[in-house]
Amino acid sequence: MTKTKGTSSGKRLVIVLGPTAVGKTDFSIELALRYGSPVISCDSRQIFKEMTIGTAVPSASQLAAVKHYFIHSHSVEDNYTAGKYELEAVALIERLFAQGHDTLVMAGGSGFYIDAVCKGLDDFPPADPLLRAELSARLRNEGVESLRFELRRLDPESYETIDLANGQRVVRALEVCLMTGRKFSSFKTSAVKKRSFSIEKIGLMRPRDILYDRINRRVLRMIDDGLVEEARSLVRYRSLPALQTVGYREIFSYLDGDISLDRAVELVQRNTRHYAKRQMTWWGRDPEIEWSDLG
RNA sequence: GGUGUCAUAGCUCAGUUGGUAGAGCAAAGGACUGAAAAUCCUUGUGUCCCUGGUUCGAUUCCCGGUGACACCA
Repeated sequence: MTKTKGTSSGKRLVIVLGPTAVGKTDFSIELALRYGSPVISCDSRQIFKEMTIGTAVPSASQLAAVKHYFIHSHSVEDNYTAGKYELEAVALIERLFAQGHDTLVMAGGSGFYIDAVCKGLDDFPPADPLLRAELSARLRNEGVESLRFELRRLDPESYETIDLANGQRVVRALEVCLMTGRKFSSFKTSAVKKRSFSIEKIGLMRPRDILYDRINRRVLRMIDDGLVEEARSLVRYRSLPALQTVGYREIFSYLDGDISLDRAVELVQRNTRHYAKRQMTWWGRDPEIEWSDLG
């Protein structure tokens, strides 16, 4: 916790990150109490007020102990994105620093969102819902090949650099080209935005088998806490991006009668493990993280 | 107790007309610029249950053993 990135303001953002179920919530609350800071959540799903059990938001008493931001602050109908988060989170952080805080605690597991705060996203235009829907339909009906072919014509640079097997990536690149008349690749500078505060990253980790055991048990607890009912109440939103979420999709399949509840639970556990693994990969090469093994 | 079937990757199983083996799942590794709890890519050596026999060579065929299952007593 000694590393800082060159600013002279003396303001410091401490980010607690780590895979799902590792214990970020408890750790960050303790840290926040120590610094007299609120907790700025950086979690792409806990941000939605309609989702509680399946996203493992902090408990009522935890929320009462420390002020939290970006927990239950938006609706699944808002079409929230990493870009909006960057804007809102950075604005909030600057406001809190201006109010006198010297150290602020951020905590969460959404690596892309954390990077958006730390480095900033390039000035790509956000998606146009209609165009997105149209291209997604083409992806479904015609397959990636057709979209790839069009991308090669409109933006050869992106065609060379993005993952052409990844339908979502091809759709996004094409969407930007069509919306703006400019190449998707022309927006990408990969420049790191200068922030007015220094940043420290604390990575929480545990041995793989222990983490997986925590995940498995937490999923069981979610079921006991009423995950099925929560999912049932959200069925009408199931096609929204916010509901493309581990813990909900599998329960929707159960509610559809496609799989048994036991099977759904197994799948939630497995998919959560996969998610944790992806998070570890995301942070694996970040040299700024100071890792702490919670055992 | 008798008869039969089976025993191969962490799991479920395929296969080798005898030349030491491969699928699915699990698992592992990786990518990621407004869907990111999303999306995508890559990765398969294991005493082929054990002992003995036949054979140049046995996981494969044969004898015996052990275990599981089924049926008959």
